[in-house]
Amino acid sequence: MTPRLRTTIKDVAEAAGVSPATVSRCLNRPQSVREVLRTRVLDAVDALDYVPNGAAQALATRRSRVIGAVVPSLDTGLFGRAVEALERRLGEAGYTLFIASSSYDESREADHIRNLVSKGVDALVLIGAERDEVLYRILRAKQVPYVILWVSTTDDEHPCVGFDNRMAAGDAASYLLDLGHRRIAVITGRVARNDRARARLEGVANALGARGLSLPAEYVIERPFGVDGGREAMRELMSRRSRPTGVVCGSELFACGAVFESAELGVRVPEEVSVTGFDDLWLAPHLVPPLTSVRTPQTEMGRHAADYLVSVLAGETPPTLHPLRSELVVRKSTAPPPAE
Amino acid sequence: MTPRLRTTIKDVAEAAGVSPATVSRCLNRPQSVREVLRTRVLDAVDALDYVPNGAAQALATRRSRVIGAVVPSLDTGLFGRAVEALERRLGEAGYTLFIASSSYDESREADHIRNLVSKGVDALVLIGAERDEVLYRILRAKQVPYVILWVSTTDDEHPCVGFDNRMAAGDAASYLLDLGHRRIAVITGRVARNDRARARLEGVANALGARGLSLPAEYVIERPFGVDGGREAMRELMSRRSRPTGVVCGSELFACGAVFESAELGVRVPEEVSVTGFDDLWLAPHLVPPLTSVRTPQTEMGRHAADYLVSVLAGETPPTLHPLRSELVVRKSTAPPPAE
DNA sequence: TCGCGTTGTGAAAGCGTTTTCAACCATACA
DNA sequence: TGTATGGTTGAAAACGCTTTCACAACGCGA
Repeated sequence: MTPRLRTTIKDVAEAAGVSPATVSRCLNRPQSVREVLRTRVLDAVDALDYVPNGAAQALATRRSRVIGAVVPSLDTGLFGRAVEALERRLGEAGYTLFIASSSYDESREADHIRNLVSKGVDALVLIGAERDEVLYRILRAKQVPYVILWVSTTDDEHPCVGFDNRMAAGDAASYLLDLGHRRIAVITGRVARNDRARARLEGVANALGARGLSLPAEYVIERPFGVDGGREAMRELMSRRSRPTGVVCGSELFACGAVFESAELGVRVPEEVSVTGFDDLWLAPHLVPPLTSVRTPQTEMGRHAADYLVSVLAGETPPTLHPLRSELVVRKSTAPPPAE
Repeated sequence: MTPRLRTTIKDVAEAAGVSPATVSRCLNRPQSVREVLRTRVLDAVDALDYVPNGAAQALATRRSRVIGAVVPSLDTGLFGRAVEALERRLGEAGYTLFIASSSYDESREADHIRNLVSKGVDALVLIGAERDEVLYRILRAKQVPYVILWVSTTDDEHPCVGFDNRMAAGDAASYLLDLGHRRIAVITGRVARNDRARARLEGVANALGARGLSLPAEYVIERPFGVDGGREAMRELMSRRSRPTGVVCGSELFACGAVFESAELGVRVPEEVSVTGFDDLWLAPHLVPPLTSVRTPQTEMGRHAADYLVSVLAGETPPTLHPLRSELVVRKSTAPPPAE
């Protein structure tokens, strides 16, 4: 009574006394099979614990109903919310999401993309638009639809579901400027091969430029993403002859690090220095002081990306993609600069 | 010059003037093909941007070189570190890891497991051993090796790469007892269908029992995992007629919430109440006060799980699995209880 | 010169599905 | 009675790869 090692559609067909074609039809378009046969087949399926072989299905139909996502990291929770929203929505449409993480490593990302394509994913979700052109060539050649999260480009080279990083970071800087800050520094992630980080940096520079101010090189600190990067950067900034009074962080973790380090240095936030974060993760409102941060539309990105891909895969004309809105959430880590 | 719609092994073979079999050999066991042919083939592969069709490979070889993992959540970063270690190690061995997230939802987890099996993963990584028996039946029937993380069972029903949750939580409780605490409370995650949460709770109760103390029901607060749960629970505990002086949290996020809420309530940690966390994520050392927490062997679990599965899949006798060690990291959120 | 391994290569048979296509059987209608 | 119609079903051909098997070509020693 133990099921055979590999139960195939043929075994089911035999057990039910029909052809494999009929079994296949029962599973895929049940109403096209007479009731009497259908129940016989479905009973056999149950009795044999038959599960169709996905590889064979994928080979025959040339679609896998699997969508892949490659994210830069999983251990900070930064992309988790978007990915879960994505997965949920895709699940409702009958797709499975497979996630891979690149640890912010370009070549690992490339490997993952190739790999997912070769495993036959129907579509791909990527973070940020900047990567080796050959990858896009492959996607185009294989006709794998994809959508890019966390950025919004104006040129229509790639379908993007994201927000305007430049404007988002600019908002934070402008807010500090409005409060009266003039010496504003930036803690940024690695800018090379990271369009998001670069756009955020530009956004701050532009906002300053618009008020006739500039962003001096010694006020720009580049670090790998993480709390420690933020701490180091803050320590460095606070050791400058002329301290900045406001620090715009290109990542929530930087901001956390900056706030923690300030506490350790005895520098009061926001009385002596204002700090803004980016992404508005779960920690922001609980931090002491609660963090002023740019809230990015993570859940929305996930959902929109899913809707877009599902409709592309259904052969419909997909919804047009508008940049989503980020929003500055003002809490207590920002205040007017100290009197000179 | 644009590549054909779908480049197959046949196209490559034609371009290189060899048979498909030779192309296959070049890609899989290069040394079995003469140098001159090999380079011709590999050049053709490059020129055509050929990527093998994974479904066809899987069908032909009956292995996919894909391993699936289903984790309860991705948005807290709790499982990220282990998963990344797992992925890295599997990658070195030529396997791809596909991750799915169940959002702590049992039926979503079951769907994912079925789905991954039907997609043909070679093996599976799961968190916690407690789930519908039918899922284990499927895995057994399909002969899909699996390994379970985050727990260690003594009976050898399932291969586990984890630590002793009971002992780990017991360590935290014992430490508080050693400091002189007598009124110890627990903030625990949902215990139903979660063997880890249950074991931790038991661990605390046992540690208390060993000293002739008991864990009264009003000192056990169950909440869904998250900062907010921790905050609510702490508020509730601090409103008891008889406040606990020590709080053992079954999750880092609970501990964070507890610490944040204490600050808001004006209850000093650790002077008035000691708090311990669980897992020791990135935030713990930075919290104010820095959090005493049970460090769980996340990276190790990922690596060991990978090694185990790789060797099972290679047909070797796998390494025997010992429970890994957790470790109480003492920081500043714990101190002797206030004098009565 | 003749076997006899040894290598390297191609032909072809799967792998487990889906999906055309043709055949079949009622039924309805003339 | 014969023909058109429509709904069900099975045979068989893909899908794109791997791998067995046979065969040629090539030394090599006898």
